[in-house]
Amino acid sequence: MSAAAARPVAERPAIFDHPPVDPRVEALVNEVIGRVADKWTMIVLDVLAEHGEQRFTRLAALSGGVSQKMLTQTLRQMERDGLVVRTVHPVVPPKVEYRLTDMGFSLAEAFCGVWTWAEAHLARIETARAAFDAAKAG
Amino acid sequence: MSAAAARPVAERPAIFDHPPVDPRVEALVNEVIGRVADKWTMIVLDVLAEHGEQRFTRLAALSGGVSQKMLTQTLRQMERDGLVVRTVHPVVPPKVEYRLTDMGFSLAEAFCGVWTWAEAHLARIETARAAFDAAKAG
DNA sequence: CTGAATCCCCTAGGATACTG
DNA sequence: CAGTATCCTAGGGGATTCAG
Repeated sequence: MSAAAARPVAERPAIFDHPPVDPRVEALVNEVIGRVADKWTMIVLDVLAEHGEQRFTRLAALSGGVSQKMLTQTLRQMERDGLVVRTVHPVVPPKVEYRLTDMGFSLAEAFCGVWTWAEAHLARIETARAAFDAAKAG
Repeated sequence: MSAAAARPVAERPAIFDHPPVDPRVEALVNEVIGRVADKWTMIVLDVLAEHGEQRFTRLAALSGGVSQKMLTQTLRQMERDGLVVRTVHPVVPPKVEYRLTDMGFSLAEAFCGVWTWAEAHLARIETARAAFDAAKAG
């Protein structure tokens, strides 16, 4: 896994402390992962990748149970990170549309594997959980 | 993106409410994504995929700044979901080792694309943020 | 319609201390 | 060494209201 470069801790005594990596890079990777790997970002990414440019309300409907607060928040972050473009049409009532940038699309592609994995392994996860819980109880 | 099957909202009026999908599947996919896409799960997955079976303390050191509480929690969830195997060696002092299952490995592979993406786009994200913040301020 | 702002609850998650 | 248990706080995130 190529991300090793970001946390190349390599060989060190098993001390329980923070790693020796450039704290700069470390922090940034963590931040990016923490941001980008969040549930709503993934879903918005997926929706926009599949359905193309969408306006706010429609995006909310397509995203299954997101609150408007979280959707706004997520979209702002994604806009700031250069993942989506926000287009305001100066009409009344207001019309605002969101679409993925090239970078956004590339991230959506990167996440594609995770989506397919989740679909493919839902059943096995449920089984594993049941087994684990049973073993724990019995 | 194949996850469409899980949230096939298709064509519906732009009403802001919960989608028409099987709430069962919907909830499960969201749960799995929410669990599996979390930061520490991704990191532990990455570390175990790269360094192979590791014991608790070493795993903590390799994971860069995780608290032992979060690490324990993450490992328990992953064990329950069948992503890792926990092996207790009956010696003193205690020795417990964790390794990925086949399913764990497959998930690690699925996340590989996201890691490489994050690495490759760190600089562009920083630039985008700076630009966004500048525009907002100016 | 889009979204900012406010209120508020609740849990994620850190620090610390204690066991086997 | 590998946890579990406890305490505690910042912030995630829902509901509601207001504005352009």
